[in-house]
Amino acid sequence: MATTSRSRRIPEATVARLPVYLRILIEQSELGVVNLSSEELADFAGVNAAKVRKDLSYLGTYGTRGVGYEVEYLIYQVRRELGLTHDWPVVIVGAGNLGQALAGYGGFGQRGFPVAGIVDVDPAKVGSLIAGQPVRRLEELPAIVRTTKVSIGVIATPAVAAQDAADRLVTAGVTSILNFAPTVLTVPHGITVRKVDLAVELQILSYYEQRRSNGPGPSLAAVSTGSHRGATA
Amino acid sequence: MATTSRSRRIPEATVARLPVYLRILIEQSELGVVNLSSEELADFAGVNAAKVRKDLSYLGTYGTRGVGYEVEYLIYQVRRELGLTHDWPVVIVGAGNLGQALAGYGGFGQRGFPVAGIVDVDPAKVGSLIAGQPVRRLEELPAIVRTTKVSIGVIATPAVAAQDAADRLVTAGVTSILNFAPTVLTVPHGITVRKVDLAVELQILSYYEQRRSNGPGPSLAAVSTGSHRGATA
DNA sequence: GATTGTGAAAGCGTTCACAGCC
DNA sequence: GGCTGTGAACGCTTTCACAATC
Repeated sequence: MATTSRSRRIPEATVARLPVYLRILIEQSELGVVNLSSEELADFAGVNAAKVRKDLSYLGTYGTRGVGYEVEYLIYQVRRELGLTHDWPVVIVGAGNLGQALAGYGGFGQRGFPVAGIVDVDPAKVGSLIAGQPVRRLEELPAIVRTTKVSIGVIATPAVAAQDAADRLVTAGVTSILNFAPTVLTVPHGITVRKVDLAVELQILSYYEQRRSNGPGPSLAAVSTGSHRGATA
Repeated sequence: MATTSRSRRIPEATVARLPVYLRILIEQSELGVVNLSSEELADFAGVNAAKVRKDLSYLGTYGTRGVGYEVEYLIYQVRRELGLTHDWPVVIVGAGNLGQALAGYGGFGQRGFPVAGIVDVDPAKVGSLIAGQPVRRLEELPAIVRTTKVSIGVIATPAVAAQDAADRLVTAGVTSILNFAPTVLTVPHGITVRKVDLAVELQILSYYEQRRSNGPGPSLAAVSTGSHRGATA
């Protein structure tokens, strides 16, 4: 049963790739594929086979030599490792363009992250329906977090409001934050923050674009393929 | 003038941080700050001072010992390095929730990435206005790319349509892609792809959340602070 | 014969620590 | 005295290559 939970610490780079493997495994499972080799999985994921094997070896020894990995079993193991055996309700702060899009994007709930609530400071937005859910007042955040046991908050406010949103989320009891606002957040020790910054992504692309045109000289060398980084194929 | 363009290759990790430094520098500049030390910049960026100095040293030696960095000058240099001396028009494929949000999000244009066009396969969406711009037919992609000299494409389609979108973008002449669809794209050599996958981000947070609750034992050890990774403060 | 699991090697990225310069 | 620029040390990540196993 709830065995095998000994503190195997998994490298961060591996944790970032597991969700990608998981998605591929689920797709293959739906196609009726029963076994998959590290090389096949690697091809689908756009990485190399050694990396897949190393990554999976951190979870345990779930493959069979000469055969590969049993898809269903591996799905179960990756899910368990990622903590996806139950849903994680999220609360979204900010009902602007992006907040609405995130709330309306069905993929969230489908993948185990149902939207437990959307809040906004703007009284004009409060009450309006987004994906069937009313936008609620920012002040209701603590109640939402408490009653729906939310531990993940999503910040979709303008930059100036983001730190306040983070403070309120933390005070309300949230321990993980996904930040879409272009600001560096300061949070207490023990709170996990990940950021998604669209402008930053474009600026990184700009760098490589520029390099392409500027580099009339020798190597037009390829940009390495990183886990969460860019990839020039 | 157009001097200093010798192929100094900047590490990928540094490239990913430069946009953050740039944003902070611009903010400080607007507040009237003239000089900034590596330590101050590091504090704002949530990294350490040695990293800031190393990163900036790849651009050249633009600091002054005993004083720090002149904000305006450094802004100029970082902009130049990132290729932000001119605008980079982008084309968005997919006018669903996310595509609309991206097009409507003013920050794009402000930061030098004006939306040159939005296209969608769905005839029902074609013609509708998003942020003052009509959604155009997917078939117009090549014309848009050609006439507005777009080199960056943004994919905001469902997963199943993403590879086709990528193929069309590449055929149309786009050389960098920002992919929001949850799929690994296959592109020809020389095309740069970056991905933003919301579900993946949440699943990574799930991992650390789970760890928090499961680890009743010894260390509740902090998660390291990575450039584009998670950070547990 | 095929494919995993994994030590060992190689490659990157971060941090230290201090000489050099203002 | 303060702060940058950077070689050297360290640690994390990727890749190699092969013994172990089916």
